[in-house]
Amino acid sequence: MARPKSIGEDELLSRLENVFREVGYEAASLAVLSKATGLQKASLYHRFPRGKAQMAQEVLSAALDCFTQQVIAPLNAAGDPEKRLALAASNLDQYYFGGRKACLLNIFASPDIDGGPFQPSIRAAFEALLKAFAKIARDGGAPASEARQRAERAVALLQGSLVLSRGLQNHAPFKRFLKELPSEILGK
Amino acid sequence: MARPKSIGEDELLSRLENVFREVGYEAASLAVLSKATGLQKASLYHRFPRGKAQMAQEVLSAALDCFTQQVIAPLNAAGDPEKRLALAASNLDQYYFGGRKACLLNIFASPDIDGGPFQPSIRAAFEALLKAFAKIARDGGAPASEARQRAERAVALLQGSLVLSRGLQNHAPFKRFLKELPSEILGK
DNA sequence: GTCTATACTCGGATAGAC
DNA sequence: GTCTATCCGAGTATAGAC
Repeated sequence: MARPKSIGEDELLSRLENVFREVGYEAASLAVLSKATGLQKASLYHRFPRGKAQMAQEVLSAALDCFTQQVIAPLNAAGDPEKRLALAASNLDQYYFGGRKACLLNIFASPDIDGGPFQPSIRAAFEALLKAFAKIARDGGAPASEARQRAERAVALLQGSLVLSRGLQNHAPFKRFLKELPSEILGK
Repeated sequence: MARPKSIGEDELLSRLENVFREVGYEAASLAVLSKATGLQKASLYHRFPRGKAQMAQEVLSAALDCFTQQVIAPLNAAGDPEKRLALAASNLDQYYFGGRKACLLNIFASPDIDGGPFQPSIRAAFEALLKAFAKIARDGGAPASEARQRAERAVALLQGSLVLSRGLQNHAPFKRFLKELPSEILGK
């Protein structure tokens, strides 16, 4: 709540992102977004002339950039698969605040938002993550078809553990997912 | 779209449920709900005096009853675990329309809806499902602690495969989840 | 029990001053 | 670039006829 007099671009997008992840797209009214950022509605429109839809798009875009850098990149890097996975897991933990913050890919998946302008980004993001998990599984010695299946399981477990943690109001499922991720990807 | 002159209680709740599952709570405006049911807003208020919140509560309650009967009950029944799981999986397939319909437990999980009046029901539903999966895992020979972990994984995979299927606009992940559910629960 | 019509609030968006 | 003030439409909810 305490806000500095003038917030930067990154902080602005970060606060908007928090609102969207907490309450969803529809419930994120301009009043709420205004309060969260400390900017009046008109100021938000100065920065985002196309309104809430643009805010969501820029938030999603920035979040995917961050996610790519923090999670996808380590998975695709060179080096010991175990260590790359450990780094990705640690960054996943940060990104989802230990399971307390929802995933925008779930939040924005509703096909109903303006006819679903987010769907392409969401789909691309899922596919990038699937590809990265599959690559590291292959690097760990799995055959190609098996690698893809493990990747799909890992992504489903990530999303599902977030949903379950939220539903139970208990972050243990997400934490367990993080712990089991390496064996999930690199083999039973 | 084509609607009979007068629809029954079950059909009414079913149509409301479809809307909530497709667009979420906030985006389900009375106009949309009115169109989906063929009833005018005032008629909906006659049936649900407390408005949209009550509609959502009754929809959730009915859906959980249905889910309990179709999925939880088979899991908790007597008889061959393999067959009980097969029946539950088949009913899951129906309930989620082969992965095309989202889960209300995910849709309604936003803590922001009126201060989260759905949270207790959601939590209870998750715990009932976890318990049922754990029971059938034990019936299949798993030790208690292992059974609980398999149950948690299964629930996460269910929710996650739905999210992923929705995001990819491809129902393969959900279908694969259904196929792998028995080995997931009964052992590797 | 369903309708038409309407009241009222809130959310999205703009104008224009500073 | 941020503000106050305002407009307009959408959304929730109600009144009252049939």
